[in-house]
Amino acid sequence: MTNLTATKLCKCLGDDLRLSLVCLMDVQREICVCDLVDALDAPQSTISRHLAQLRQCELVVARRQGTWMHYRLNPELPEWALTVIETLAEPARAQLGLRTPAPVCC
Amino acid sequence: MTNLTATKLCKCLGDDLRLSLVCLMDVQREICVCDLVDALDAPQSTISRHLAQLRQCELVVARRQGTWMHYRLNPELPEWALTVIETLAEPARAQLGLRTPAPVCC
DNA sequence: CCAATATATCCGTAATTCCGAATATACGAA
DNA sequence: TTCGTATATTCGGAATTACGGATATATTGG
Repeated sequence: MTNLTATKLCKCLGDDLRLSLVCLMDVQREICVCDLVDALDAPQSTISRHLAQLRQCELVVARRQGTWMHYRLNPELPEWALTVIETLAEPARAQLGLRTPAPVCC
Repeated sequence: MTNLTATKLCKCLGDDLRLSLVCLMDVQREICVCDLVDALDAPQSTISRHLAQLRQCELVVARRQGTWMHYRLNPELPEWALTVIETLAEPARAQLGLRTPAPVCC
């Protein structure tokens, strides 16, 4: 269980970049930062900052493997949060023009 | 069909007051502004401003009846948007401490 | 220890969002 | 008309959030 609230979840998802990050983690079970930077072209510091925010809201968790960090949706996400994410995934992909990225690194 | 995007929906719902408004419209099929002002104690101008934002995103529609305005969820909302709202309704009510209001006016 | 790579954090600035009192508008009744 | 009620909009300032270059940290390999 997390202490995620409905408002916090929506705030997290209410930004193109963060929504993209979450969508990418929803398809790829686990994805590392370099692939995220590669997929969404935005400066690395920007991506990292948004990831930190998602971590802080407990929407995602990170696992270190050597120098790489692998991110994925928090497996302890409450049902409703997961439902929201899955429901938004498709329209979001269309809206954001997300290509499902072939893993580059790792 | 609306031109609502996933990001826009989440931005709308990512605010305590707006989320409350949407939740109230989700239970009560239709609700007028005075009841909303009564239920969520916030200045009338604040409520009206947030309602305008919800209208502009096409999340809700308004119907005038005399001096009163009745708001309800936009019946043309895409499936996914409605699913998100219904999914969030319960956790949101808990989080926000929403009492289901007895209609006061009208 | 040093260099290289991957990622995170800092920090000053720009942009966005939010607030609520004041004011405007819309409507019904007299 | 004019008044009263309901709601909307305006507007200036406060607060929050976003940005990204520069820098710090962590880890591996040599």
